[in-house]
Amino acid sequence: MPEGPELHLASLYVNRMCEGVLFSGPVIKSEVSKNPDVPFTSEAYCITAASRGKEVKLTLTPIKTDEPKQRVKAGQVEHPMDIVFRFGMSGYFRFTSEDELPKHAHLRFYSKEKPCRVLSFVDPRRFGSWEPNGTWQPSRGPCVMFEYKKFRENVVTHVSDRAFDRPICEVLLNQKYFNGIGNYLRAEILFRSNIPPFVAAKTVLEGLGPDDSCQNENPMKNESDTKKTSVRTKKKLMTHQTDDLLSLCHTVPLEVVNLGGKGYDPASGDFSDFEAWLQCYYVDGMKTLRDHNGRTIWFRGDPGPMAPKDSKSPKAKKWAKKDDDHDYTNKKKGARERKTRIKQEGGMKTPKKEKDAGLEEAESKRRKLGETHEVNTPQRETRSNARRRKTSSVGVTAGSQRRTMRTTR
DNA sequence: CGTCCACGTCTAC
DNA sequence: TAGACCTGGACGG
Repeated sequence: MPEGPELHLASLYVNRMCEGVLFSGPVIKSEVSKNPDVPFTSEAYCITAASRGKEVKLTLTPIKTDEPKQRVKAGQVEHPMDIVFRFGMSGYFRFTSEDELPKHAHLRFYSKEKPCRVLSFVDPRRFGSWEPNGTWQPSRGPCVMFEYKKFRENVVTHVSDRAFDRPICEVLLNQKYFNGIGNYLRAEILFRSNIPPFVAAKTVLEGLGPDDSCQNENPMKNESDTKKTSVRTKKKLMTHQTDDLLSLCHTVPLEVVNLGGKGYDPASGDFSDFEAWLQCYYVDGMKTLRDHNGRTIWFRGDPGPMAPKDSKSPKAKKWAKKDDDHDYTNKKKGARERKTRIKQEGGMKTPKKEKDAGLEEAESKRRKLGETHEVNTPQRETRSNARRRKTSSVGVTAGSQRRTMRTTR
């Protein structure tokens, strides 16, 4: 679940599921977790959640019932406690009956009812973390979704920092400035802005002001100022509130929140909606490269001047739908067909010294055919070319480009 | 079976 | 700028 939208959706989930629920007793940590114990226990308490960028904060609030003295005597806490979570690559919250505890439920809050229910922080890979009595991590910037004005000012006033000398696709993952943006969002944001991923961030951001027409306050203000304001420009402004990069860092993640599903969560019954929403990340026909941190960047067209000259594009696999997925929240369960998104394979070849033949012979062979030919592709480029050709098999048949054929609904 | 890949930080050389 | 930290799913042999 882990980019800004998923963290926020997780906070909504907790608030919805735990509304009116009384919890009781200590907070239990799994044996295997290396995260800190949570020194909190109460006869009766409630749980609420809030999110900021890529963090979620749970607030445990004791309900006044007995005399304070009695509670103290029983070793109970009488003041609220905040616990700040980071989800790593696989964290999420789940509220279940006690006998349906998910595997990897590393921190658990038990309800007071008879057959009790449990709010669990589930995290298979255990890259997630929590901090009892925690605060929003000071080194992280304002939330791109819900503190837009501050987020924008923070970036605009620091564009001359060394951090912005890096390629824009890498800077977008810097949580000091882009709290909430992750790997799929950076791809979707850059794709929509038509900015090559490996252009210096400074270059694309300098010149942007602290305000833009994205403010709800006067949406069309800037627009009217624009001298020319060709019909086309006007149309773009109105359609996309303004599509400068910083604005997209706000609107794109909010689109995911508004899809109403769970965001990036292949096991979810709503995953097809998210999949259909993606325009670049994991989309057939897009190119991929490893950035300087080894992360895969998905993009279309020109990689930009700062592209790693050595990186190979990783080969992705498909996304298969977990058939089983019993997902509460259901509501809609139509469309059950196979969702597997076919992955293309390498795009950019990466220069690599062609002089020395030899290496990866088989590899080069296949690359030969469906390869590159378009290091350019400035932008327009309708996603039509059946570039996929690729290996004999596949055939990609028809220009299915848009994997995920908008099933039902 | 083994290899590669994944929504992210962290800290250590 | 590398690893380290983890589990599990897809794919290849």
